[in-house]
Order: sequence, then C-alpha cells, then structure tokens
Amino acid sequence: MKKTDEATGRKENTIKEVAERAGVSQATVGRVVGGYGSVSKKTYEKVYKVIKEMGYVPNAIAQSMKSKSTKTIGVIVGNIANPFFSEIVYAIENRIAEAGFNLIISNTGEDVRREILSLEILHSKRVDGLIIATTQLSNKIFNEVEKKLYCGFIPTVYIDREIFSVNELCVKTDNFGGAYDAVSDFIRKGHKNIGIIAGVPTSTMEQRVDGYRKALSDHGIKFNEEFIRFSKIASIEEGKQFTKELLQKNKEITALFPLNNLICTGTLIALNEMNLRIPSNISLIGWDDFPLAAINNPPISMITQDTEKIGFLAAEKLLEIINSKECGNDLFGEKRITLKTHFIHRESCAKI
Amino acid sequence: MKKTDEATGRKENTIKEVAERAGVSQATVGRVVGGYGSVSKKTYEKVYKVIKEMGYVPNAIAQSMKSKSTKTIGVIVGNIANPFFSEIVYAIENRIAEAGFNLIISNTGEDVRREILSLEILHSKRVDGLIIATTQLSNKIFNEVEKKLYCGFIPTVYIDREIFSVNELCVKTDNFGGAYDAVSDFIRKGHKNIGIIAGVPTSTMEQRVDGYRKALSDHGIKFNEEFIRFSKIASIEEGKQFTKELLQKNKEITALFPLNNLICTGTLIALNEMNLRIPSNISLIGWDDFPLAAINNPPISMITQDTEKIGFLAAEKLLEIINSKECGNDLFGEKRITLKTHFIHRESCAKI
DNA sequence: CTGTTAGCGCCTTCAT
DNA sequence: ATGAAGGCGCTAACAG
Repeated sequence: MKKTDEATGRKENTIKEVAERAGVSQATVGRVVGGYGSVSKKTYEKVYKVIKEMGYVPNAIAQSMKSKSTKTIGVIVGNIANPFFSEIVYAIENRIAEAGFNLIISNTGEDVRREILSLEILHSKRVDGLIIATTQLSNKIFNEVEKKLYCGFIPTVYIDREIFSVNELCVKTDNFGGAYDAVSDFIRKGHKNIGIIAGVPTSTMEQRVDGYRKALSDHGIKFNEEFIRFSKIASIEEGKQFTKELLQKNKEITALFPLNNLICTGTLIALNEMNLRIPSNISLIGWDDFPLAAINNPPISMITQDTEKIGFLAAEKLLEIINSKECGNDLFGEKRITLKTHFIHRESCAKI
Repeated sequence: MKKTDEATGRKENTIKEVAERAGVSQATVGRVVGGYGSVSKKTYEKVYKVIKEMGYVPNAIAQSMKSKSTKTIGVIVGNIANPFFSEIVYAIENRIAEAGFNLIISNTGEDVRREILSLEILHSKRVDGLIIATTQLSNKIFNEVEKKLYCGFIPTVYIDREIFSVNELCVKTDNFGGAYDAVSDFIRKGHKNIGIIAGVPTSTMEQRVDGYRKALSDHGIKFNEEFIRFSKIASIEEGKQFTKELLQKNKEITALFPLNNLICTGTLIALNEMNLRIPSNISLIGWDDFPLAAINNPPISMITQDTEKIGFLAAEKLLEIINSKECGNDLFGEKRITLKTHFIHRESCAKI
C-alpha cells in the first residue's frame, strides 16, 4: 500500500515520483508540467501519460515558495451576509478568477481588532493583494506596526470606506452628493425634521451625514443632534430599534433617511409594527436598492450605488497594481475613484 | 537601501535575517516565534525585540510546506450574491475563523466546468478541506480523475445538494418534506393546478419536485408536466420570466410555488407587472424567508431553512474530519444530516 | 539551552 | 534535449 502522509492521512504525488515512474529527471517533468523550456515530443508524451495516470497535481504551495506569488488576494469586509458586500465580493471574484487568482475572504463583524488580526494572517499567508472595506475611523493615525498592515506594503485597494492618512487607492461612492440630493428632495417637499440613521461610523457614513447637514444648512434649516443615530454593526435590528427610538422621542419628525439597506429594512419593519403609513404618516428615502423596493407598497425611493462596479473596479485596479509592482514600476495618478449615486424617485416621499 | 524582491517590489523579512540581527541561530528564532522548545529568558527577550523592530511576520507558505497544512478551506458555491449562500458562507467563516482557518471562496455561476476548475485549483493550493454546493446532477457517475476531486481525497462536506454516488458527508434540508407540506396546504385550500418553478436541476430541486408530486398523488391529483419549469442559474430574471410563461400558457393555474428566494422574488415582480393580486388572483408559497416577506402586502407564506445552521454544521463537521484524518482515524456514522424545514403561514395562500 | 543540518516540492541556472 | 544541484523560508531531529 502507498505510504500515506502522517499529517493528513492522504498522499499527494510529487514531481519526483512522476520523474521516477517516467524514468526521467525532475527537471524534465517540471518542463512538461509548466510548459516551459523544451522537451522532445517523445519524452513529453511519456511523461504526460504518467502524470495523467498518477493524477499528479502540482503543489501550488511549493510553487509559491519559489515564485513569491500566491495568486490569491484577500478581501476583508464587515459582513459578508450583507447584500451590499456580497454583491461586491461577487464582482471581485468574477474579475480576479479571470486573471487566475483566488479570493480569501475575511468577515470582521465590523470589529477593528478582528480586522487587524485578519490583516496579519493574510500578510503571513502572503496574499498578492488586498481589498478592504475598513471599519477603522476615517481620521485614524497608524503606528509603525499598523502602517505595514494598512499602507500598501501589500498592494491594497480600499473599497467603500477610506482612511484619510492612508494614500492608497480607494473605490467609493459619492456619499456626500447622494445624501445631499436626498435631503434636498425632502426639504423641497416641505420636510424640515428629518431623522437619519447611519451605519458604522466610517468615512462613508460621515460623508453621508455631512451631505445631510449641508443640504439642511443650504436651506436654512438648523441641524438637530437629536435626529441622528449611529449603528454599531449596521443591522436590521438596529435599524428597527433606532427608528422606533427616533420617532418616539421626536414627534416632530416627518421623514426618515436610513443610510443603508439593512437599516432601511429595519426601518420598514419598525414602521409596519408602529402602524405608520408611508408616505402619509412618514416619508422615507432609502439607500441601496433591493429587488422588491420597486414593488413595495408604496414603492420606496432610493439612493443607489453600483456595487458591481465598485467590485469590478477594485479588482481591476488591484490587478494593475500587482502587475506594476512586478515590473518594478510605481503607479501614479488619482488615488480616489468616486462613483456617482443614482436617485430613484418612487412613491415613499410625500409633500407636506 | 534594503534590497527589494524582484517579483513583488517589496521585501519580506526572513527568520534568517532576524537571526543575524539578533546574533542567534535560525532555530532559536524559530523557537521564540513558534513558542516551542525552550529558550532562556534572556535570549527570548533579545530575539523578541528584534522581531518587533523588524516587523517580522512568519511566512505561512513556508510553514505550510513543512506542516502539510494550509489552515485554509475552500468553499464552492453557485452564486455568492444569493443571500442563501452568503448567509451560509457567513456562518462557515465564523466557525472556521475560530479554529484559525481561512476561507477561499469560489463562485461557479452554476457552471459545472467552472466547478471542476475550482476544485482543481483548490486541490493544487492544498486546502485542508472543502465545502461544496455542487451543481453536478444528483445521479452523476465520476471517472477516475473526477473521483479524486469529488470523493473526499481532500476532506469534503457537501452542502444543500448531494451526489448519490458520493459517500461523503452532506448537510442538507428536508426538501421533500418541505415541498410536500406546502403543496398539501395548497391542496387543502382547494388548489389543484399548482405551478412550480425550480432552481438549477440538482438533488435539492429534484427532491422538492418529488415532494410536490407525492403530495399531488396522495391527494389524487394528476401531475401535469406543463406546470413545471427548471432554471439554468436560478435568478430573479428567470423567476419572473417563468412565472409569466406559466401563467400565460396555463390559465387554470391558481397557485404558484417558486422553489427558492431569487425565483420567488422574480415571481413577485412578475405578478406585480401582470397586475395579479395575491392571494385573490393567485396564491403563493415561497421558499427561503427574507426580512420583508413578513411585512409584504400581503405577507408571504414561506417554507424556510436554517442557513446559519447549515453553514455552522458543515464547518463543524469538516473540522472534525480534518482533525480525525490528522490522527489517522476514519470517521464513521451517518453520512447525511437533514435539517427540517419550517412552514411559516402568512397570508399569501387563499381558499378557493 | 542553543546551533547545525536536512529536507518539504518546485523552479532554475548551469552543465552535459 | 536532458540532468544535476542549489535554494525559497521554515521546522525538527540531532548534536553539542
């Protein structure tokens, strides 16, 4: 019986064994497997036959050891079950698979410590690149150790959220503009007291809140600290709870602006439970479209962003960076790609 | 300037460099990094200091080379953007991260050839284990080469879908029972002509269709081939299209049974576009709950499965298998874990 | 307690 | 066209 490996109970074939069986050198087998150098047709066929027979599969670990490339990239997100992220991951996977890369995915639960741990592990696993939706605060300043993790020692592309002290490429949405548009629409329709429920306090949410405040002040409305809430993990549950809290403590609120899909879902559930009708009792504009928003009763107006494009561009740019590093270049150019939002007007926002 | 690596443009520190700087041997550094063997307190501290200074991170590739373990497991699914899968992946990641593993994720687009390619790559990358929602047909018989990929050469747990010729652990839902329950409910309420829209033709969908047929025959209703459709990739678009097709070609249909969440969403959109009311014009029971189903107008009745549990159990069992293999054992016991469905009665199914 | 050494599986000059 | 040999970074067995 074939000797099995102690650690795993199974036995992988090696190039050496193929070489022995085929009666050639390891180098020759390497040549036919890797398709480099030159081998005579006869030798090639002999070796190829043995490879097939033995079901030999090259050991990518050993290859990586030599090549310094693992052909895998790491993706770190707060919550892979959130459609916003899973759609981005879908797009990333699609693009990098084309280029022969695999994707290691880490879920942090929007916990900074888990994020750092993931970064360390991915570093030690020598991923060729990193795509990260960080949960770090936008004004975070790093010490030396963290700098290596966050500042592009490994080719890195940030998505959705940025850290201002970090000068790496970031693919994001025009959060400020999107929020400004929505709130302006609310105001145009007569709303002055607009409740707003943000996700985790990253640059993304800050910028949306900034857009909200700017629209308010541009229309001469005073910002009221009482009308805003920030989430810990941006869950449906939080959206529900904050909606109720906001509405119960501030009877003057006539419009609600939940800043992401999960929170918006929570808001819809809360309003339903409170027997509040949209838009007769309360107006609503959501963020991040979902398939049933258009056929909801009433259809929900939305600020939307292009998740496919965020994922695709992040992957595309990361591959470029990886490639340029291999060539010893350093990429220049704009470090921030900001995608426009779309305002889908439906029927959840009424004139008052 | 520090010599940079040709392939990547950056330089990783090695154990050798740490050793030189600290004035000790590589073995000693290895001992303090790995925390094995014994080092004097004094040496330990000296080396530790250098490690911190240099920001040394052990190379997991080289470690894997020795240990034969990559501490990563591969997950293969048809569509990571489908909430059913992203929730499962979430649960898997959660469980395996606890055990110090990472997750490589492959999206196949429900394409068998991409699935096989992924399997080959994951094999070559020497993942320690595999969790797979296969798109292979349930009655697939493998040749020798494919057998190595599918039949547990690498510890494997199947999720959601099974291949009968493969004797590996499978964590799945009681598809037959769930469908039987739903269809029985339809029939009890007077429906005889029930349209059914299945996902990709895997064991899962077969079993749901079997449940549908059994409920029909148990109640003396003849199965009508015209009332059933199978998807290619199980998308919202297909759900929409098949719903329209089914209803236009078969005016006698009074109830619809879309067999997964995406298809159900498509059905809802189609009915909306056709101006058909639920349940007055058409009754509906969906499969896989979603947060807004309960507050839809009307609330949608659902057959649901526990995605968290599928993911958790698959991860848990896989870790057990990996562990047992390391100890040279072979796990015995039941090869199939079948989770019960839940029937959530809401208001989308009317008596006729 | 610490250093030396021999691989892990592959790739890659350098000879032949 | 093919083979021999060294080394990627780490671990572990064996000396000292």
